[in-house]
Amino acid sequence: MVQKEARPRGRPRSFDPDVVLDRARAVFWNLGYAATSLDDLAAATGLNRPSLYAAFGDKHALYLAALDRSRTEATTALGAALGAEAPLRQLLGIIFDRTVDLYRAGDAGQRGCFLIGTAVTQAVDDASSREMLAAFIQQTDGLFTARFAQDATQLAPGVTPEMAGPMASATFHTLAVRSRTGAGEAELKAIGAAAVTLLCGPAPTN
Amino acid sequence: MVQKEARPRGRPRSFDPDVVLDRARAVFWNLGYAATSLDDLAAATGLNRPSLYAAFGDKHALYLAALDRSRTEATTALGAALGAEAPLRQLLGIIFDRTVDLYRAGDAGQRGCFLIGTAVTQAVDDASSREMLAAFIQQTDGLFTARFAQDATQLAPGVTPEMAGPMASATFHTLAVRSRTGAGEAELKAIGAAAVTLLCGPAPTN
DNA sequence: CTCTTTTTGTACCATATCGCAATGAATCCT
DNA sequence: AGGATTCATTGCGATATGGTACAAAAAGAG
Repeated sequence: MVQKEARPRGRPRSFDPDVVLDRARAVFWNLGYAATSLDDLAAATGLNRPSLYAAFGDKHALYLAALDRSRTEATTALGAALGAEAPLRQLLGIIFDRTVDLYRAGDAGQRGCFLIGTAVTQAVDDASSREMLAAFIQQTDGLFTARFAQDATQLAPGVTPEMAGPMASATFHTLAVRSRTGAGEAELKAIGAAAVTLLCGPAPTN
Repeated sequence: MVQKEARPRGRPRSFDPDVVLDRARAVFWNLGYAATSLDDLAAATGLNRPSLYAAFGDKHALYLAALDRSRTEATTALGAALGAEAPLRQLLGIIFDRTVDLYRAGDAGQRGCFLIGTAVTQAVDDASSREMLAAFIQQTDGLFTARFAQDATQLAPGVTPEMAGPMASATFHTLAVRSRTGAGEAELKAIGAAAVTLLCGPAPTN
């Protein structure tokens, strides 16, 4: 546990910024950045606008913090999953299946990946969101590509790690997009399985 | 040419609804639905709010009309491209290359596919947008799958048309997403080429 | 106990937004 | 020409929005 540093001078916070950021992200996740109002955020987090403002800065900064959290969580989880010792085919199957489960969660409907689902719209007009999204994609490409380079022989014939990495990311992208349309679990998992076949070739029939 | 039907009774319109819809779509395309105001639309189309209102209904109806136009244009173009007599590998290569060129266009920055770039965010909270997006994806899946079924032998070993169709759509999705991050032409076209290799297997080296 | 520091809550402001009513202009029908 | 019909323009109003000023509250420091 982290030992709490000598308590700061004034009145203590009545909320946990981590929890608040999580709840704020949930609202952005459903509605997108532009359609989310400060009132929505205040209602969802239980604290009022000035407190939100003091803790995170303005709405845009709060959104960026939420994006950054998702980016970190996702790339960390992917890195960990890719670190496991297992055949590529099996590894990817597990990763895509879990991704589908994650993307299908959400109280107000399936909402996919937070970055793909909201920052893509934001990206053209908002440089910070664009850069966050670009970094996220570049990182997932890189993680996949590096892992594929370790086991390049397990890729389908003629497929290089540099081809396969971005196409594995592409599978995330299509799953994220399709989730938000309400696509069913079976359909999405079939797409994940199809991606595995394209990347690793047909399953051996021993 | 379409012979203009007996001109309607009152004062004629001073604008072409098709042109207006195009310009309105361009604004939505950059900013997304929620961030676009009626004033933005009025400024971009050159007509004022009541005229917009009379011609298309409210902002939401205008957005849906723009979505539907993009859906129709895209599926029509894809159907035509897939109708050409050519090896699958070549056909897909051309299609993805052209897609990259289209997605990279835009005055205010690269903006990808209108549906993927804006309706995905909208989809969770807005049923009409969600259905439009779902229809679009289902149509592209269907067009690809049907075409692949005609030349299933040209697919990579172990890859069925039912696997390949959605993964070809997935290539659109990732290209659309990446375009909005500002990704370069070479990078995007390489991803298109990688998709072709995954779908059709390695190019024969005669 | 008093002073300082930080957070919280209420109230507020300037502006933007959507949508529409009402008036003026252009065209067709008789 | 006169009336009917449709479109265009100005302007308005009710509300929502992002952001903030200010005073009350909660803690520590001396």
